[in-house]
Amino acid sequence: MNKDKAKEQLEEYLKSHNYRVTKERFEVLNAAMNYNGHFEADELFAILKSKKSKVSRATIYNTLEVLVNCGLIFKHRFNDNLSRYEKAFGRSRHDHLICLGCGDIIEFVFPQIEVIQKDICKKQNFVPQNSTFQIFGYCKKCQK
Amino acid sequence: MNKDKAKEQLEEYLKSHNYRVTKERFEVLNAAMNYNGHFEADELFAILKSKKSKVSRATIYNTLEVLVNCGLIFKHRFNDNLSRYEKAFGRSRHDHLICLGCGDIIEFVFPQIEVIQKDICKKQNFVPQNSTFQIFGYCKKCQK
DNA sequence: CTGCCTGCAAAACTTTTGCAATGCG
DNA sequence: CGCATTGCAAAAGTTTTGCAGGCAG
Repeated sequence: MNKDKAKEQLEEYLKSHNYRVTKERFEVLNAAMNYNGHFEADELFAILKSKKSKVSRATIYNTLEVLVNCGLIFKHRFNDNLSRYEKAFGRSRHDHLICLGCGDIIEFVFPQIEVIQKDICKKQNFVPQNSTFQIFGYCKKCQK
Repeated sequence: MNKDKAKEQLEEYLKSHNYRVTKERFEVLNAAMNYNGHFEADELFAILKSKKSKVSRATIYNTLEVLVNCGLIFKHRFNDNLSRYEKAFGRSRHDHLICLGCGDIIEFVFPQIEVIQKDICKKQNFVPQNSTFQIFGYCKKCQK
């Protein structure tokens, strides 16, 4: 089952970095893996709280960073003043259309983007870690 | 002269939208046009203040939004918790490499990106307003 | 003159930090 | 047991907002 593999991956990552394996970290992982779509830190906090979890905001932020670092979730900064996250486990590269009307985030896959990236980085002698292509505009529903 | 054309463009934009033409807006425009590279809102505020300008933070934010809307500056959200701006006037499309080591922002031009964008938007029936391709990684200096 | 725009200060919001308590290794 | 991690609350930092006064049209 996917969720178990994610758990395994986190545990391995923690151990190999001499970080402690705590139940809080798995609670955050679970909430993140169960979330369908893009979520904010405070959203996870609310969800966990509603499930009577005692995980604090500080731990959420701490753990989200860990999860980003071990590749289990992506972190995005779109147009506004907060970070959005999404499950990365088992997903391949994709990018986003962001609707300025309704705020919807639409994903797309376009393999050529990675080719371009390699090309650019080679030219600039730049070692890429990750990248994002964001297109802002209006989705089908929001065009007048 | 370029600066006069930018001024003209702003004035026209303001009038056509029934916004008022104020000296504060031109002070912000000037500071933005004189800035070489990427700047933050508070940086402009400091610069203006050091020049004995009385423009307030509120007006800076207000005006930066106006300038973005009339195409005189670009607004970017990179990895961190603030907005960065840069002159757009007289510049063509370019994208950014952001160094995770030293924070440098390196620009690059890659015309094919716009072709891809058109392709994607057509497929998704999405009307693009603007877009950004950001590559995070390590620049020449910051590779070990 | 009308009401948009400004400056100031406070508020709002996300994220980070300090500290004592907890519990992993 | 030692110390990384946690919860809580406060702090930090950017951006927004409310309000009284000022100035563009």
